[in-house]
Amino acid sequence: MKKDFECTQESYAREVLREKGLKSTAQRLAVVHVLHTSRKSLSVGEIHDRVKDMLGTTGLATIYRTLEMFEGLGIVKRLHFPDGGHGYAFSQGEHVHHMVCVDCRGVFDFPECPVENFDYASVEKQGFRVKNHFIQLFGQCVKCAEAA
Amino acid sequence: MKKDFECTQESYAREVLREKGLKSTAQRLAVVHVLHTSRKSLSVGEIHDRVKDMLGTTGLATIYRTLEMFEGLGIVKRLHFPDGGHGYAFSQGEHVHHMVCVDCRGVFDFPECPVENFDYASVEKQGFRVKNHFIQLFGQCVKCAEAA
DNA sequence: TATCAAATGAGAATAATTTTCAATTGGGCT
DNA sequence: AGCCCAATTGAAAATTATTCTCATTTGATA
Ligand SMILES: [Mn+2]
Ligand SMILES: [Mn+2]
Ligand SMILES: [Zn+2]
Ligand SMILES: [Zn+2]
Repeated sequence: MKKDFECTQESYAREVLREKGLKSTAQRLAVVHVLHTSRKSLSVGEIHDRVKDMLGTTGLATIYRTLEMFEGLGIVKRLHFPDGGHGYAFSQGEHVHHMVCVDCRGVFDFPECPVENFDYASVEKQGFRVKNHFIQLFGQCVKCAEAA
Repeated sequence: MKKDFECTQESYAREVLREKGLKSTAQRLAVVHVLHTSRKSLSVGEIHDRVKDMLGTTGLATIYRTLEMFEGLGIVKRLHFPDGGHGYAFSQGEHVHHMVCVDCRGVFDFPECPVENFDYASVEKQGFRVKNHFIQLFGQCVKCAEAA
């Protein structure tokens, strides 16, 4: 495949894929490219459209398959919106949470984990063992706040 | 409607509904009953089935309408699972987060908010204004841990 | 008890996601 | 560079999830 685009994010994805014995297909790398060059989270449909712009024909099922796989690999994060919709954002593996603008769906990293050293003792004593967590902050970005 | 069931949760729901000028229909109260008597979160389909058991015929659209409304009123909380599915759990308005068992989808309240007095300064200085948040803890409940 | 806006049910209509399977292709091996 | 083949893809059908429409019903108020 021709690489009009290539950067640390694509190389990172290639690396993760190779380690797992998975193929670095044009479609997969295009999804990475589309996501990491977007400052807003994208819906499956939006990702599909942009990948088609890059590669010509592309099956929607491939986008779904790729996103599910990437989420498992920690390459993308699925976000949940109040209206019930979902968005996807690039996420380079490290433990990071996101803030999303409820107006433009813009995504902003939130590196400090609020529950990093939170004491689950009170609740684990009831027997529940916490394994991981999902945190998403909602708010307004600068641009949308000004536009309002 | 006949009230074979009635408890603080139902009264609470009636109260909230009345305050908003909304009707306390048999369907709405049945949804409350079904949710608060379940220790696991329920999918829309499961809620529909159980409400039908209670009331006989009930439209699926009504369940969707009720859940959306209840979520807005803070009576129920929508949970998101790794497999992409959603579950609903009773939630009595106060600010509470949940722990869910990834095996049985059991729900457990987590009253202490981990970000209660978290300092968003570092990120708000970039302009983003945090308005609210969503937190969900994943893990295993006692029963499922033993069964494993 | 009459009234009427709010709410419901049934089913059609959309949207979202998954499955199937034949055709294509990335990457390892000459 | 060409071969091989399991992994991957595309297209369309099949499911599943959610919303919409509108005629009918019903809760709350007087
Ligand atoms: Mn965290
Ligand atoms: Mn979700
Ligand atoms: Zn914004
Ligand atoms: Zn469990």
